[in-house]
Amino acid sequence: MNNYPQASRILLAIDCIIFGFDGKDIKLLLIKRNFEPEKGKWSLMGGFLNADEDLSDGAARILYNLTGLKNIYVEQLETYGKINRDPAERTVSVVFFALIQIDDHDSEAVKSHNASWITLENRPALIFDHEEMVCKAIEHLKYKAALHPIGFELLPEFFTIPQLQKLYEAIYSIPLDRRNFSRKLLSTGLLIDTGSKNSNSTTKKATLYKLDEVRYKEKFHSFWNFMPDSMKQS
Amino acid sequence: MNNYPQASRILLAIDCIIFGFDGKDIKLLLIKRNFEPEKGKWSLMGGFLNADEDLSDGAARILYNLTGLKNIYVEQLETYGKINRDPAERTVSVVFFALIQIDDHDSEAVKSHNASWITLENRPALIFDHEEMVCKAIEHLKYKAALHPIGFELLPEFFTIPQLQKLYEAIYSIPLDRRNFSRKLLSTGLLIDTGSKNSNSTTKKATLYKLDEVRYKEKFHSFWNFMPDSMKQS
DNA sequence: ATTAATTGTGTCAAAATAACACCATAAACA
DNA sequence: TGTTTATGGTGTTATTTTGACACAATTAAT
Repeated sequence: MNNYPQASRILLAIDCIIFGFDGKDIKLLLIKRNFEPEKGKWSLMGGFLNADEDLSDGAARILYNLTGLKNIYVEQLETYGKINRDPAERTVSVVFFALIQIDDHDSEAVKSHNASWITLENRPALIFDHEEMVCKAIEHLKYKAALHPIGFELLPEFFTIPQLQKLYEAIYSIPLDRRNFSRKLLSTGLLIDTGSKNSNSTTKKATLYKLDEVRYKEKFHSFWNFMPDSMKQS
Repeated sequence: MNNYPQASRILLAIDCIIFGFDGKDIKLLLIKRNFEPEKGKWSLMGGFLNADEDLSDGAARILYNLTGLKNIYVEQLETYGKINRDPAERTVSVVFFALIQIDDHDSEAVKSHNASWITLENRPALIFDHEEMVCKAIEHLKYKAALHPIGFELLPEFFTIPQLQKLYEAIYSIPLDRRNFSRKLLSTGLLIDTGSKNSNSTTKKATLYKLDEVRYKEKFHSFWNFMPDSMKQS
């Protein structure tokens, strides 16, 4: 039965990096641990992989427990395997990257896990190698959002172009030209004009768009150029 | 000592997808297993992670054992965790992606592992989920090579522009325009004209270039546009 | 009605791209 | 030795894309 007797079995963890956007800042959902080890310190939401569970199911379970959401945007990012990354016992952690619409989450579940939405600038020190994971994830967000239309995953179903622009400005911490941004986004053919207007604006009301789901799926894997080229000169 | 008593420990494997280029085709280094389980079948080169070994060190060890090479281009790709992917025992596998200069490898080591270089078209059925891993890796090669200068990792130290073009044509299975390709690659500023010419040409000898290592490192993470835009319209 | 803030759209010059044609070089061979 | 053949190297041009920029329209508050 045991074909691999000499190989060592290792604890396998899953950690989730969860991004949201509140209309102004990109935020991370972090938990203040009320359990040992490292109780009282901040960390990513995580857990151990169950023996009867696929990796992606494990990630979905952990994300569901914290946010109450299913079918959210999830990617597997990278697996961290330094020997002493967890001082208690050797643990290899598979990191997942999730984008959610910040208003959709179950705030009761978040509260019960002692979790908070925290802006990237204000994020506290994190346990283990979680800071490294977060840095990689931020880089990944910047990279991927420049080439693929993942930004929509952070916005509500109906959104305006100025909202979309504020999102990209938050991701890259740069101002963008309204006119060029609008031209570029509209030219992707991904936006459907719903005909209605934003109601909660104090001045001119902006057009509400929604994502063209069919084209989104068709074209997700083709590259784009959402950012000005100047962003890309390392 | 044991802080996580109820969590299950799992076998952790490493599998390596090794690409090479022989001047004409992209090839994979695959092994015909002369050991159990699945003896006689083809698979990726792999092994188990040692208890005292970082993930990246494990990958480097496995790659060194097979090719005799160190300091080759390696990326961690993805971790595969389906429950029954290995029928003998649950095993989670971290896949690494390596690009090597095909003439540099230690052919004795390759022979002793019963390994062969096989073109993508001629690749045999593979054990477990290795075919899925290979498909993902081919996609990753296409994706990454269009945006970052990783193609050089598959070429010898000195190379000509026609060689480089044949490499890209092999990766994407499309013909490219010589003039546009040359202009685009030269405009990156990554190529240093060595002044000498290719000797093993039957007709006009091509200029030998080498990579500008300094600029390569500086600019590796900025995006490029190595492929014509037509390639990118999904 | 005027002001202030924000949205939507047009113009234009510069740069990048794709399609295309010509000349140069070197080996093979008559 | 000069012609042929295969390949390498570079220039031109029209089209498209980009980035920088200016002006008009809408809405609420005053």
